[in-house]
Amino acid sequence: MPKKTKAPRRTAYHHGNLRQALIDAAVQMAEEEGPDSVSVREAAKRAGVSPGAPFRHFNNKTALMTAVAEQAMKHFRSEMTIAAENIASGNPIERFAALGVAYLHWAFRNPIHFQIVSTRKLIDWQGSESLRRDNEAVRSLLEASIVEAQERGLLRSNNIAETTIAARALVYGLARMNIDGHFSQWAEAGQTGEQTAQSVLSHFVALVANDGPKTAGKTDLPLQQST
Amino acid sequence: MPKKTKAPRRTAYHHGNLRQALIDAAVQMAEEEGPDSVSVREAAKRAGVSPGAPFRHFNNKTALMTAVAEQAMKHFRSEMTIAAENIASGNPIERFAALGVAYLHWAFRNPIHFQIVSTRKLIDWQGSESLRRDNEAVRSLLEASIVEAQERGLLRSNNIAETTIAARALVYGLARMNIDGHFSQWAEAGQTGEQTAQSVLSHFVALVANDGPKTAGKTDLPLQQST
DNA sequence: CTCATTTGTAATCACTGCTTACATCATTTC
DNA sequence: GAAATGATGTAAGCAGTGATTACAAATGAG
Repeated sequence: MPKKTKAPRRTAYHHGNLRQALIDAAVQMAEEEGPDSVSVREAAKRAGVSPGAPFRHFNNKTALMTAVAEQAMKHFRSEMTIAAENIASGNPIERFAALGVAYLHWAFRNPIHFQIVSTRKLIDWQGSESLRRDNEAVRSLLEASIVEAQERGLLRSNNIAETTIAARALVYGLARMNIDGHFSQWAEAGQTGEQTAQSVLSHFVALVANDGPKTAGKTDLPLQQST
Repeated sequence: MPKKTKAPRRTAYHHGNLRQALIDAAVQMAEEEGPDSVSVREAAKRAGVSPGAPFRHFNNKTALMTAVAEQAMKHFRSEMTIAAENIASGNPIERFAALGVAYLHWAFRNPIHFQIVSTRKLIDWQGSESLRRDNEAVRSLLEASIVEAQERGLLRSNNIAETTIAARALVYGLARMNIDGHFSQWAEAGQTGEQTAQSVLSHFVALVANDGPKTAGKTDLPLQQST
């Protein structure tokens, strides 16, 4: 007779780990058919449980998707933090650039997760302290690099706020254009969407940096775009 | 006895102008509850017609939303064209900036329409020649201004493709951040979302323009941002 | 006037989020 | 160790959704 383990055993009636199983099923469904196609009933079916069972763990569909978003945001914050720490003591412009690279890397490798987190329609953003905390952590990483760069006279502009928003809007725009399908034609040009986005980011960093004019954009690749 | 008019009369059985009435109802619903909450049944109800009637005019819900998007895109193209023509012979950098202003102006004044057109999830983008044609017209307006600016030596960078994508991603990002609710806190700083976005755009234009370093960002407003 | 076409209705299906009443299991308490 | 208690599941059912089908009414051309 095995002794009782801390990890709940699966019995005929009780699932034992339904909450996480539902989150996993939701992620799987989102990656198969898109975040909007996630259904609580289907998640329950995939977890081998009745249609009403999920509501013991999540008050509604939004709560389930919020849990998915919280997991995603933790990973995102983790990757951004690592990227910043790798250049913690170095050139703040390089740290600024590295944060952008990490942002795009995560967004392009996890488009579904990025969509869930950025499009706050399916989740309860205001109601999740976890989401807001992780988001604020990422925001302050970016801002710190820009402030430090400005203090060292490495920026062309002294307007930190506008520089910060411009940087954020740029990577946000690139990531969303990818999600919304505006990058599909670029793949034909021999580049992946992320490669294109990374080039544009590096172009932007060069524009922002105060290392004299005519330094940005050494090459002119035949890229196209849409909407 | 009134003679038969070309404009269809409303009889007890036939609606007479159901197609446009359904589009109008869909727009109204989208502005009330968001584009995802548009339902064909509710549109039919608002048009005073049975639930199956809309399918005589639109094969499915996507077709209805595509018709909404086509109307929106026509207006968007029209405003962008007017903005470009107002500065047709002037400084291409100014035309470039004016296009950005017009883009943001439309996107912030018509967030629902922008969402429907940019998020191509609800519409059949590939299937609509009208949408692709209007989009291409807007794209070429932007590209023309950048190419001309580069030819006159008004750009810091010679990489036209990356400059074009960066510009598009910036305004796209600003517009989407507004839609996704990332601008709500900025209103408290005494600025509307559009005012903030326009400032960031003008900041970006200054960075792109080849008029020497340290010209961008004369002021430093206490702005904040999120994700 | 006749009749084919267009455009509407009525009924129905499968699926969704969500609620309620009830059943079962796990754990705590005496 | 048995009983009470709370957590977690089931079963049934509601209203709303997109979509299809068979049928009915109005329109307009010959």
